[in-house]
Amino acid sequence: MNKNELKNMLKDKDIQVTKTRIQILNIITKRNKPLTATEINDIIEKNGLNIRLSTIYRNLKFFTHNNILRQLNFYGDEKRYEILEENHHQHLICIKCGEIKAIKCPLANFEKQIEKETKYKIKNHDMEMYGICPNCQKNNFNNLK
Amino acid sequence: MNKNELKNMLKDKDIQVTKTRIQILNIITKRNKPLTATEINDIIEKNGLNIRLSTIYRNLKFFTHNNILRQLNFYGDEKRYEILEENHHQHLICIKCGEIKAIKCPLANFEKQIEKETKYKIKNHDMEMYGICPNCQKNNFNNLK
DNA sequence: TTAAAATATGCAAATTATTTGCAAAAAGGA
DNA sequence: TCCTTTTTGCAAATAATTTGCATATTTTAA
Repeated sequence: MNKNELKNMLKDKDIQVTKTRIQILNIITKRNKPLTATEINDIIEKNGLNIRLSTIYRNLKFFTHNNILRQLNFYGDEKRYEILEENHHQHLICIKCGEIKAIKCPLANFEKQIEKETKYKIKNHDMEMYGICPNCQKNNFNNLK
Repeated sequence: MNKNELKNMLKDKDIQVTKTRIQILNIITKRNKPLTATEINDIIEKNGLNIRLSTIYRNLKFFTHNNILRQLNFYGDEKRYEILEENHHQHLICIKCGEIKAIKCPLANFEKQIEKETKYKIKNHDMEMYGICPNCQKNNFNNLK
């Protein structure tokens, strides 16, 4: 999505369009990896943009509540955010280098099964797999704390 | 597991046994719900035990690294910890009252499939389902922030 | 059993992640 | 454009977690 498409997307959802919001969403869409608030802040500083960290947090929360972003809670990591797309998927995280890969989600049928068994009304689900990526299997290094 | 079984479990794993560690593990095993550091601290204070919050954090991390506890990262919640048992399972969380239910894990085969497809060496996985428990479907209340 | 060595804990302070209050600035509508 | 509403900047607060160092506890080895 380019900046104009982002603007229209917000308008369609009756969400006020601001320069700040477009810049934040633009950063997130441009990366192929879900980002943390701090990472977004770093990119903003590097690009000489003028957006406060508190504003980033406010918007990440706001966008999540409005189904524009999806919040991801990975083990031992800050919250990450990605555009919430039609294409529902889950994540595979390399525990050595931190690479994050989208993988398909196998839970649609299971969700129905659990609804039947527990009488819960299921609203959402997440799944994370953790492993070692092919590259880190070869090289034996470790970037993560 | 009672206190003696906990002691032996630590000894079997060559982990130093202290009064503090046994008390912390005892609290976790006694509840049928994964606990946060803060919740453990509250129970410790209520019981007049003398363990600092920093010690709790240190041990939760230590136990997790030593495969005695499993850390759970639920959406919008502090880290929770439960005993890491043979019986591998996942969690279903009520987004109204916060009830946490263990559910079976459907991912064993899927893990193999993803290994084949991505060439990752998969080490671990988590899955969370979020919904509304039968009780909260009747009563329309909401305990969570 | 005891002394020395190793490890864990208490305590206070630091760090990190995130949120909030309030005034100023920007956006949307008549 | 002017007015109302909403957002943002800024500074400070809060919440979660970690760390350094001295003391206490546990283990080891004599």
